Amino acid sequence: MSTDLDRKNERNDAVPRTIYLLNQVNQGLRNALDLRLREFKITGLQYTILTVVRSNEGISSAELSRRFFVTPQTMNETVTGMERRGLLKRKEQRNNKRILVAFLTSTGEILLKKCDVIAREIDTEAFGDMSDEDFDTLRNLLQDRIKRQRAAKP
Amino acid sequence: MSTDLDRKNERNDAVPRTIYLLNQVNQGLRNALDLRLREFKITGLQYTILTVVRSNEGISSAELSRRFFVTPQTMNETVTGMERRGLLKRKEQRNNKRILVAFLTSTGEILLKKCDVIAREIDTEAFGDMSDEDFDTLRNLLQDRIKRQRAAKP
DNA sequence: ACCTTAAATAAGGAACCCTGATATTGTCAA
DNA sequence: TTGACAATATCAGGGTTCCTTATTTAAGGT
Repeated sequence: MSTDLDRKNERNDAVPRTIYLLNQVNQGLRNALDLRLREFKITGLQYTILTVVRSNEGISSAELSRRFFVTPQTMNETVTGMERRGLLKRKEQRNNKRILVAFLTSTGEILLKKCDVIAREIDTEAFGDMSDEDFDTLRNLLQDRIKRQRAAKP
Repeated sequence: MSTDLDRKNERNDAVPRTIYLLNQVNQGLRNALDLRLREFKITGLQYTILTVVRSNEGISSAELSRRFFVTPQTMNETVTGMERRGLLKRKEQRNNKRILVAFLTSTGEILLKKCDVIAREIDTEAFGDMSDEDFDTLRNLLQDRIKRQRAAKP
């Protein structure tokens, strides 16, 4: 007889692995994004950091490092580079001098808007043929995975 | 009145962008994979290349570079490193001496099997709570995106 | 034969990521 | 209150992945 566990096992051996499918789609998209962002001398990662800073004014480098699954040192390096380039500025947080909170500079905002156009085009090229229903389904499934990741972490 | 184009536009401005959701889930998964593969002194990328070589015996470095959206030089560098380490071997293709076809060595096969266990665990941790239906839906949606990428390329 | 294309390779550099170590600041419990 | 601990930022050094540019070799088409 076939048990629940059997089905679970079959599922987790699905070929290609789900992690592989996810990576393939992501690599294709990030590659396209990186290629087109070169025009503005910015990488996909740097653009993404800018968008996160925009929606989370005053976020710290340490908090960014957690969101991007890298060490604080790594994120600090990247953020410092963007600060030197004038895309971000940082200042001490009230009530906690060891934390440096980040904001977009006007240069950063202007560049970000240009990059948004590219990202939108990539999105359209990649998902434009999907039905509204499938599109929502995909987004919801991905959102659920992100929630699960966050819940599993601490 | 609201037109089809309006809806399309709204959709492509969905926040956070779908490309961002995809990247977040992928980064979390690749990070977990990389961490646990360190035990075997291998990166997630190298592991993935091994799996692709296993299911595509005799694939060339140039073909791999297309699958992974990197330049032939970049992939050659990585493959050469894995060859030096004894995970892969390469030899001239019959009828076309300029192409080097890749195979797993026995060392590579043994290591790959160990890594498979890790990848399976990560898959289970990441997707184990999904219903069979949602799981299949996600995989199918991702597969469709991969097909679209391949169709758009040449 | 000649031109083009495809594949591999080498060299140099940029971006991203890590570990280890240090300094500073805030928190909390003895 | 003080002393240990945790969190943040930063510096130093090194590894991997990625790029561009350029060369060599081989296959295919004109």
